[in-house]
Amino acid sequence: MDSSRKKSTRVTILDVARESGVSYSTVSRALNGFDFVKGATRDKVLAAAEKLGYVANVQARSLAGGKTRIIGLLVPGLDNGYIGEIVRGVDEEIAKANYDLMLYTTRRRVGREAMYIDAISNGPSDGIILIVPLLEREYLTALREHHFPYVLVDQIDPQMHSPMVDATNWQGAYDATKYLIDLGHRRIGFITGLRAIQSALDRLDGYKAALADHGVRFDETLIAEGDFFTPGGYAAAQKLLKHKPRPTAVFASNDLMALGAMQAIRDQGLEIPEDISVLGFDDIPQASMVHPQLTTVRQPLEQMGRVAVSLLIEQIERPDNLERAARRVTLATRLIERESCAAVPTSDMKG
Amino acid sequence: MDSSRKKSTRVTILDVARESGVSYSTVSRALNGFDFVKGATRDKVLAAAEKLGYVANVQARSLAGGKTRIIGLLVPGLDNGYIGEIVRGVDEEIAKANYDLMLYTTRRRVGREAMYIDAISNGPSDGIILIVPLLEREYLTALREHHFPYVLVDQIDPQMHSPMVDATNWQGAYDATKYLIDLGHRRIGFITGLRAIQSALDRLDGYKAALADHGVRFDETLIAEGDFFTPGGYAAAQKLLKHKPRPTAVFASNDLMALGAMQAIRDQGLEIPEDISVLGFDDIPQASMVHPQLTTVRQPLEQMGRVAVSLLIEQIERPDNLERAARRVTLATRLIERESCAAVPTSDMKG
DNA sequence: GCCAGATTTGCAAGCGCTTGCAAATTCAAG
DNA sequence: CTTGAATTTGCAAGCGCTTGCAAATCTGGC
Repeated sequence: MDSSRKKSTRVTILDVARESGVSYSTVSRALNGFDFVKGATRDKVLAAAEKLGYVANVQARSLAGGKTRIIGLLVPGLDNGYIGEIVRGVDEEIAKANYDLMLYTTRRRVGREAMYIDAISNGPSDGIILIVPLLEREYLTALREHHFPYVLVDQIDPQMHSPMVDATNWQGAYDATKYLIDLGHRRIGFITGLRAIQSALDRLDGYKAALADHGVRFDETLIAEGDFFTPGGYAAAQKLLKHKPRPTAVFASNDLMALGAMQAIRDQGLEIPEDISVLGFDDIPQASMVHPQLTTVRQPLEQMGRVAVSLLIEQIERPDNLERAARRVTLATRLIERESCAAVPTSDMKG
Repeated sequence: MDSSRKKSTRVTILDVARESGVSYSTVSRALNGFDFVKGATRDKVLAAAEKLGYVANVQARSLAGGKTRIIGLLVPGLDNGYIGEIVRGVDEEIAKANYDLMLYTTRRRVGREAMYIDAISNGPSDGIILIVPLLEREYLTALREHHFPYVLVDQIDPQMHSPMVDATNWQGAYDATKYLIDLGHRRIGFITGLRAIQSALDRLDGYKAALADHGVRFDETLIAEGDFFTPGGYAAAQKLLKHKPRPTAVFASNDLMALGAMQAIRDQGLEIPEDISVLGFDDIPQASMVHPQLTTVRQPLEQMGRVAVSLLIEQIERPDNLERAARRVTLATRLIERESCAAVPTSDMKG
């Protein structure tokens, strides 16, 4: 048995019990903050635990029906500033609440996702945060059936009202579009996100609404399909640049695509923002590191992560009022003016 | 007992045993691939498990002395392209080996790191990968004492020969410097990393060696202290730009600082690479997304993550030949030529 | 100083699994 | 057909913890 070597150095609840002179169940209760433990006893136990350097064995605890204080996080991958920022918020809040984090990426085991969710809910996690744009319904159903706490980030749950946190996608796109209109732009190219994703739809709608509200005719040919990734943004921008007359601004549904668009524009020998303005969505860290710095709609990604954690912990620690917790939090976006947008070039004014 | 609700829907090894008509210990053995289970029995068990959708309970398994197939990863944080790339490799390799990942960030519980390591080795992980630049010796000692498998990434372990993976820092810096020299540069500013980190020292040494080997006098005043972060790179570059005569190239010890340097250079109204060349180290994703695209020394970050995982799994799965596994893998760096370096400006040729 | 009731504590069971050991089964050779 | 060795299987213990229940201790009112 190889765990013997571990055991030799491991401090168990029994050691603490011996050291503090009470029974191990009392130690357990004292450590878990039960209120019907005498103050003096609790102090004794805490002191002994501290002295021995006792750390509860998570496996045993959870086996016995306790909590692991581990939260699962399911993401498509980390290679994406957008996800990264959310994860950062998640991580910080988790640390604050003294939980640990299990990271799962969907890149893995593609096609067997159902069993994936099974694995997670059978794993050590007390609950799970899902930042998975294209989520199958069955996932949620499984989670529901297991009464396994979960929170959705930035994704709509068609039927069931799952706890979730997102941002004002419609409003953000509206504001951005209005900003461009105010700068004098009339031919504003729009690069969509993946149509299967609700937020992509919302952003497109916000764009359209702003156009309509300010007397700018909507032109279907100024819409280019994107996929939320940089190469897709590049391709979409190329298409838009062929439009005659050329658009004076391009609004991409996220920063990654905006970055691709910038490249495409530069490759045409055009200047940003002199010849053409570019506007993004998300405000990932790269947005302020490129040149010119990208004007974009800021999603409070980190805060979204934070809120997701608190919604989840609420479910975990108070499973009784689950339904009350099943709420949706929508955070405000904000336009961040940087360098990639300018007033319409004068040569175009007459146009 | 709240786990009752979980239990109601959970498939245990007993269910599989009943279904397949053998005892639960046989099921355990069949599932864990013991070789002294009869083929027919194994098939029966596997079929039953599949049919019932059985997923082993990780907690119970590990409690009983088995492995959890969970690998811990300790990083300073995710907000850093450099770490992100390594993590990506780690994640991929872990998935391939059918392990799961626990993510720990050191941002947390600062000052109590010792107990932090305690927590990790008491946690569910079978082993841990450390990507922590400034690692206290005591960490490793604790790990050693617990016989807890670990691997170091990109960091030297002063005394003990810990299993580790890194890249050819000296050679990479040497090659890059030579490249600049070949382009005609003679006044090459160098932005250091944190001096406490071995790789920073190695890169500086590589720079010096290349200078020496090619008859360029080393000038102490062309060295500026950096810290591996963008603002530090900005500040260091500002300092270098005051040097008279101005350096014709700046070599930053990592990309993040190179990005800062680029900004500083632009803020002085200078052009890259026309007026001054910039060279980085790492090749983080951003390096190819900025304009001009950054010429840099590529570290095979993803591969480093991958190798780290395989070294770790080797320890976990074959604890017997631990010493043999305690080896160091150093991967080759490679210069990636992009747009941020050019031949010395002619105006400077005479200089 | 004693007792009923309230507050604390201890005991023991059991969470789901692995594994040493013994029992059962198989097999080949006699 | 036996028989003994080799191969498979089953039993039971136990990993470290939580928690229901019962026992022990304490409290205050008499």
